[in-house]
Amino acid sequence: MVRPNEEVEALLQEYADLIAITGGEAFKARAYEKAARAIGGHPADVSHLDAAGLRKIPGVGRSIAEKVVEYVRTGRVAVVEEKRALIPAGVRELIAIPTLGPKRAMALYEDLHISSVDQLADAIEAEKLRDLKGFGERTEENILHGIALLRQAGGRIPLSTAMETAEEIVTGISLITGCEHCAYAGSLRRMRETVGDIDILVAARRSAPFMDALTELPSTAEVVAHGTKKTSIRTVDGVQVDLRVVRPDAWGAGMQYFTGSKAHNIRTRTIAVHLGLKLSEYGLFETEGGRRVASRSEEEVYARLGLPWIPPTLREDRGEIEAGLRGELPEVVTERDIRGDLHTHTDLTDGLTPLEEMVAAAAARGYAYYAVTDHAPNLSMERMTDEKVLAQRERVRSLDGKHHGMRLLHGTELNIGPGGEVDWPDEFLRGFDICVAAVHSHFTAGRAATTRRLVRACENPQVNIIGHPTTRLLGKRPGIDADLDEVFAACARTGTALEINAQPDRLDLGDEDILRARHHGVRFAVDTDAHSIPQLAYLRYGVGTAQRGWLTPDDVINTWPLRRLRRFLAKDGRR
DNA sequence: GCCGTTTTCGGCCCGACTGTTTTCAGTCG
Repeated sequence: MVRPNEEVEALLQEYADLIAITGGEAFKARAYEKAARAIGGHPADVSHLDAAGLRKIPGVGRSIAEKVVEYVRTGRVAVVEEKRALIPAGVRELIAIPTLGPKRAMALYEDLHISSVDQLADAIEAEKLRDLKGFGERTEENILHGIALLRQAGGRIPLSTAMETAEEIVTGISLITGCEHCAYAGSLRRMRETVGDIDILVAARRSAPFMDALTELPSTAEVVAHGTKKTSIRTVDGVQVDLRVVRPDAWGAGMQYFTGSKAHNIRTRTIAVHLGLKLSEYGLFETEGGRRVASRSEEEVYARLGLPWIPPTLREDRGEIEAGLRGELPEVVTERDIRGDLHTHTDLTDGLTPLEEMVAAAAARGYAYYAVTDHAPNLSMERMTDEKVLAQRERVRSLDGKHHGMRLLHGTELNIGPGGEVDWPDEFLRGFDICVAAVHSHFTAGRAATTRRLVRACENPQVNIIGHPTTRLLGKRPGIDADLDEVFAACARTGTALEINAQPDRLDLGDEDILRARHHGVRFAVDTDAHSIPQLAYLRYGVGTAQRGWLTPDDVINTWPLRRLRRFLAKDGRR
């Protein structure tokens, strides 16, 4: 269903988890984790590599290469199956709960036979954890809070996972004879940060071949419903996919209807009613007599309602109808407008890929400029030093302009300390072309302190971008508590951009905060924070999020020509 | 299990924070 590399990454990560849970060699578990990440971030398809080719991937040795080959050939790995037989799948789910790791998950299973999140919640309720060594009252509270966070995601899946699944299905279905159009719709087309299920729409005269094709996909685990108008399946990954087939002349109405949102559609249908019309997934009809007046394209449907075509990312009933009626819809930023990525890593810190390869891949995307921003020393696990970063600068300078004239900016991702201070003194920072600053620790310092901390970072004349400003992890960790309006005002006042981090588990800032920040006059940077070549493509999710925040190219500093960008980066004129 | 030698073993990202302990284990980034 997903890329083979990601399938293998998930498998190796699962094996690593199982080793950790069963109390295996810690370094062995870590080796599998490292290899999992390396394979997930490897640009070439691992299902086309032999053992020798696999071993060229850093972190993959003889043993892991053999297991990958075994998986590609047979779809399974014997030793992983053996481990799975020892530990119920539910025990592994327990370690998805923040603050609960492999050791205590195993203790819960061994001592209380707990093997699901629900059982754990019940056991806490029944005060069964009290007598367990290593568990106390605070631990119970933390676990319950973690479970609540997990459930908040409500079974929704990350945007990127849904996108990969959907695109694969659309590609497959488009090949079927008689398919005039095929596309995904729903919250996925609107680029919501998480997606409940995947809606696929087909335009064709006969529906049966498409319905059958969906139920027969290799990744289909269960057929939920199978009819002539609609078929629903659940994939092996647990994602529900709904397929609808409409007649080709109803394509536009179908897409409009199935893209939603519900709130947006209520508005469009109300407008139709006032015009003496009725809007459904089959078209726009006259109430009297039922003559069809529009249905072939979305543009046609919107036009007949007196509206311009509205980008799907705006269809949330957040004012887009009114703006459309007034002819004041924003020209939202698109992926094509982005001239460069301003927050990326290399293998000098926690990235997977050497500088030269990241730069070449960025140039291949057609960027005019590209910033390399590895971690700074205070994130001690990354072991950055003055010497290392200065040596990197030399390499960056020597590559500058060498790929299709793409310009390179040498930067860093600074750590905003508890008091708002950053890693290096002003003088040293002035040597960088660009500085991203982000919170990586002390997430719960309290609202007032956190606000001060972020404002102080904005006021630093060398800080250009606040990276992943709320530090949230979707379904895992809430954003830090700060008076964001005060932070947004500080950004606008000091000429500091807010990042829209495109990592699918971050999407930070999120759409609602962007809408607020925009009113303060803040500028934004849509960045991937890429740690490998494939992650450069996460840009689309950042752009989708920016669109949901109604941003135009003028709001986004990395759509600007380099000259204008440099003026912004100079901040107080000192760089 | 991987890797790079000081080349077939011995290190491997290291420190902070939390809560449970009474000196430390587990978790996280």
